[in-house]
Amino acid sequence: MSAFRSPFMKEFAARGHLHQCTAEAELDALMAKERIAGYIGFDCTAPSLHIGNLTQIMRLRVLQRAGHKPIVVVGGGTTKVGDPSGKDETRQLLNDAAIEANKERHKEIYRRFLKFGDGPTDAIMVDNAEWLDTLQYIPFLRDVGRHFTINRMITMDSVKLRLDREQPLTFLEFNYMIMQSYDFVELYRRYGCRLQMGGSDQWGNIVSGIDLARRTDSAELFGLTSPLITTSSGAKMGKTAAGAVWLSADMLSPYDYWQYWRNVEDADVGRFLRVFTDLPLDEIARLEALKGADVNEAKKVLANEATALCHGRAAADQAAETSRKTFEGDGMSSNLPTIEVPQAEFAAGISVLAAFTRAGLTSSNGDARRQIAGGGLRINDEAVSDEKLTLGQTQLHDGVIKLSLGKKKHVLLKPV
RNA sequence: GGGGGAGUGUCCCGAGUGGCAAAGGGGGCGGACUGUAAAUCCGCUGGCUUGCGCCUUCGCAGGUUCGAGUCCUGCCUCCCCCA
Repeated sequence: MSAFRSPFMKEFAARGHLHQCTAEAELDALMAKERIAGYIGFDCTAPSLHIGNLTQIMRLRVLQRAGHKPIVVVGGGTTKVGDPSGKDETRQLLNDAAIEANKERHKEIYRRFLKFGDGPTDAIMVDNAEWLDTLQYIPFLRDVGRHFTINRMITMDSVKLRLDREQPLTFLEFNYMIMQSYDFVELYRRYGCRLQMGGSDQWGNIVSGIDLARRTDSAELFGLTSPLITTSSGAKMGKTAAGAVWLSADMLSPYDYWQYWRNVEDADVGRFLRVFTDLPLDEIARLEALKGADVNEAKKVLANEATALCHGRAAADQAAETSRKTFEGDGMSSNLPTIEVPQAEFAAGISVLAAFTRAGLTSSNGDARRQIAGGGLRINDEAVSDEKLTLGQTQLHDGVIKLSLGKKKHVLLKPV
């Protein structure tokens, strides 16, 4: 296992990214000898990417750091088909305009994590719509479709899952595997790309592409999958009360992003440091060895580093400072998430119920009432006991009112 | 084409066969305990008002009934068996 020669494979494995690999020894030898291009595909199903996608991006970072060339494939074409892998039912299809809009937002995110350009190890970004959109049905079936047998396809996990569960799998989705296989071949032809990486649920699709390339181009391509990252309590990671942990600041503030990492379970710190930061492995080993309350130090490092990668060092420092003041200090930080209320409306008086709901801390007035009954709401750090309370001038401190749900969620209400 | 079964609180699973805002889990949120952790214990988990009030929910649309998730009819979707 540890006998890898190439810097890439060594680090990839050491950081816990390695799950399955085709022709492991050959790939290792190839990467030790020469620079190769490797890709990961991302579909454009959401307006932002989340930390599940980030695990993949971090793998491309490892690739780039080891002196190879990362290719980000944005799935402008494949998103129109919809990947059935790992999903037990059909996803809602997006229209072209939504896909296009998502794609543009994603591009901005990739640029934060990878260095793009024309240099030998600079990353490049390509859209598979470039070749998929213009495919001709009959020629494609004859050139590519002939290499796929139904017998084989229905044994693939992504297909079998649906069939076993007796859930419908449309012909459209059934074709996703073929699209992705074709992508790999096309990338090999265009960029000499030899490696495809992906999550463990992509194994079947990746292997299909390798087979296709061998048949059509007599090319030897390689595949590498990574384990699905879960929290130690078994949950798919990246879900919070508010939804996914997004990488776009307009969908999840840098402060909340920082807080997500700060609050991971003890058992996850080491693993997450290896995957989501670039810290040297011996430094991570030191942090991972911390016991008891000292683990909090490791969590802060994780939060700082992960946030700096995503939102920049300045934003990370500010989030850390805001957190310090909020949780460890006495003063109130003005950098907490803030909602603004028109002065006139504020002057007329806002009920506690409305204020918390407006701030997004509670989902309805009824919810706010229940939280008050349970002692969960605080204004300027004092528990709310009266649900009829009206907020006004008297609660203002430095021009804001601090609303809190539980110990961790704080929002400032600011009249403007 | 024929026969049988299923669709429940828009997070999920899942009881329910005329009185239900609807059992029970899981998840989530809050409280206690802690270290902004885990485990444990407690509370909450349709909306609007909280005065015992009103409204909206059990695939869709009608019907029977004082009253239906629960009965009847039609439709949609899925599954199984037969052809």
